[in-house]
Amino acid sequence: MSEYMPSVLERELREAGLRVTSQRLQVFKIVSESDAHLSAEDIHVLVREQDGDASLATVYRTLKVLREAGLVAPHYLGKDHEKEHFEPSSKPEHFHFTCHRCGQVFEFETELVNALKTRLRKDKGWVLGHACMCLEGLCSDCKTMYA
Amino acid sequence: MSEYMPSVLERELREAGLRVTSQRLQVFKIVSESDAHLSAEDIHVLVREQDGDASLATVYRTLKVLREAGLVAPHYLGKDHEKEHFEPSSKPEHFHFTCHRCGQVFEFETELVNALKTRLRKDKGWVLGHACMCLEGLCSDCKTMYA
DNA sequence: ATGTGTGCAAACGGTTTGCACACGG
DNA sequence: CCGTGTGCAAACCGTTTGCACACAT
Repeated sequence: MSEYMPSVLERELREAGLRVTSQRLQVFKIVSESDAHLSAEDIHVLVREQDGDASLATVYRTLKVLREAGLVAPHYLGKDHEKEHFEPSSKPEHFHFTCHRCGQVFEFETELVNALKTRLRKDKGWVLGHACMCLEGLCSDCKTMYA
Repeated sequence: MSEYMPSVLERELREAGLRVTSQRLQVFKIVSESDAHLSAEDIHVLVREQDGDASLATVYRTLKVLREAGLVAPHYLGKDHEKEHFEPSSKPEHFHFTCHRCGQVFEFETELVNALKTRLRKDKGWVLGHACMCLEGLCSDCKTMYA
């Protein structure tokens, strides 16, 4: 559960040159400890449940600052690209698959995206940065229930 | 330019079971004839420039209906996933690369996404549907200007 | 003490919707 | 004529921002 001691997160914030506030610590802690893909709203709800006092605006401001410091990373899931979802950026590169039916989000890794980047660099001369890839469909459980 | 006669588009709408109105024809024509990646706003502007009378709300409603009929397809570009951009769905599967610096959008095709889908189907048992992939970075022109 | 973070509420941009009217079939 | 499409304005949702106050350094 609490593999991240407050002091560890606190140090990470300090090292990133950020001021440490209870709100920032709590938002960072929630994102760091969660296995889910939390939206700003989700985080705000969790903050309140844990008796925190960060407003929704502060959650957004904190996420912006943490993102710029490279501590958390936003992702888009499935076809629904309306909201951003956050994960600690310490996670290795991975992508997301969303099941249409049960809504579950699965993570997977692949080297094919890097292969694609390499090829495009050679063929087109582009410098490739961030790659966003979201897949959707039916997970194995839902597939059988549908058939 | 006008490789799509009004009557062809009209027939496509009819075959999709849609009522034909001047607004629908014009929106469909604009998306079909454009090589760009038009947002709803872009389309609305073009409608007015061509003396059409579709309101922005109607553009949105029309895009929804055309999408459901499988006549146009929405895409997300670059990291900016806030807006949808539309293309005729008759175009073969392709993906987009956006240059950070000049903002230009480049299209490319690749079989690697299908390879990935096949692998995930085998490894995870998922049924893969639509794949969204947007790349970003520097195009070859901007790369050299930066260096 | 100074400058940065915060809460609140209002603004924002892209999109959707309720309503009364217009028009396609 | 009936049912669906339309314009308008208001609502919506996720996100940002202006302001006065609170707090970290």
